[in-house]
Amino acid sequence: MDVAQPIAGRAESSEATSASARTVGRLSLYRRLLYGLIEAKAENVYSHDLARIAGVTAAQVRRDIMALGHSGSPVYGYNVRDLIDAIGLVLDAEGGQCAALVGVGNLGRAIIAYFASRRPRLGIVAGFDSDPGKVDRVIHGCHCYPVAELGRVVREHGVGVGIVTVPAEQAQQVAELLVAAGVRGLLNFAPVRLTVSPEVYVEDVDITTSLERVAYFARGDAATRRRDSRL
Amino acid sequence: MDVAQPIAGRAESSEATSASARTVGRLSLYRRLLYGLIEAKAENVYSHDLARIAGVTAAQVRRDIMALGHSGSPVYGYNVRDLIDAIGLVLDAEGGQCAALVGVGNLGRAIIAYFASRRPRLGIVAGFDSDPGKVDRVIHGCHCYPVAELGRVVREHGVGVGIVTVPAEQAQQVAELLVAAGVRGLLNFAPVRLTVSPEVYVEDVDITTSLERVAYFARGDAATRRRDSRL
DNA sequence: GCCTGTGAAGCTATTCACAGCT
DNA sequence: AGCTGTGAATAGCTTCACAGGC
Repeated sequence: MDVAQPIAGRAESSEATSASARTVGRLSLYRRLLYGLIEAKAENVYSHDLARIAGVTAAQVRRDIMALGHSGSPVYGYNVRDLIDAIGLVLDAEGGQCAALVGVGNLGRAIIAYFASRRPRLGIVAGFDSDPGKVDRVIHGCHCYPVAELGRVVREHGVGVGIVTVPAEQAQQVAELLVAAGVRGLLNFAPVRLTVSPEVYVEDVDITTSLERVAYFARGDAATRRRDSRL
Repeated sequence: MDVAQPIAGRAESSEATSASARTVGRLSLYRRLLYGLIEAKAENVYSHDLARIAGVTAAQVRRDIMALGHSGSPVYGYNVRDLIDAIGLVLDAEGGQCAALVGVGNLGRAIIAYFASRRPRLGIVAGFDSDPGKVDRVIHGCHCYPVAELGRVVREHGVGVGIVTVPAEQAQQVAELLVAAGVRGLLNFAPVRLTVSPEVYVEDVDITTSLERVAYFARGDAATRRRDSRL
């Protein structure tokens, strides 16, 4: 909301250079936590507090907020509302953004349900499945189409993000369909590495790997023990 | 850091020091890809090849394999079987390891289904839910118990890893139950940061954050574009 | 030639620590 | 006194580049 750049304003119109993947991840987390603070009627928050609930260091929080081009006050810390807005300025697309999900199985339905309630700015506007039994149903407000209509629907809605929740064997093909239809980012839950044009951003959520990692560190016969998680 | 390696084989019983979270993640990925190579009847693989299908550099692959204490041959590359075994030596627990999942909703069922087929060494042996309607069913071979029996069942099976797929509000409480029952690692899908004793390893799979990150990079109005994913 | 194994260099991310402010 | 903002230091991870081997 407020644009007030720091003092000696060199016409730095927008915020700095692009944030790193890790920073973006933490900003997303901070925002969620800040909404929680609003519910708790907090107006201001210190880097310390946010750091504690986010599970990172205070210096990290300050750096991340610096990356936003946002400033707090040494006296009151950060204003919660303003900080949420500043994060939105970076994370949210100007005119909203939408996603489509392919593979309306258990996982796909869980994800649709997940995003149905919240996310005004980034909604899942369509689901696709090759199983005729799943088509034309509406799940949590999200309409399911046959895969054959993917291209048309994605184009019509201007979908920019694709979520892949199909079995491994179909993932590559689905990714190609999505990219061909104009999607610029993929969130892939299938345990395969997708091969797509390099200007498409792909993030893999690899549950097998995560579980094996937890198992490894849970044994703890190795020394290190780190709550790491965040990319 | 390393103990003397050179040719003169000192009976280095076990492999080197503990691997980092990122390395462990890649090893898990490599193993999966190697199983694929076996299906394709490949006996050997070069760091180059593995790198290509894993989406990393060859140097990275060699480093990771070095971390295993495993060696290849400059002529044949790595023997696929041996490499799989070497990875198993690091990733797999000596006497097997098992996990329990709490929250048998869509997401929980998807994960159970996911691991039901494969994973001989690391299985989900029990599910828990507070909904009486979900209890006592068997999903993909995994029995579902009421949460009240969590402590008993976890202890009886010697479960070391807990998977949290309950709604946000219940996650902290469930984590505490699991830890109290002896679990040493948690894979958390709820969008909350869990507070647990520091010797418990927690990995968060934060789908909201992942989606927001994909959306951010999909816009690409920022310069960088990186297929990053892996922790 | 083309591989592996690896010291050294290069990057990136995080933390330290302190100036500056109120 | 206690906060933010940030240069400098550190730590961690990845890549380079080349020795050594067949």
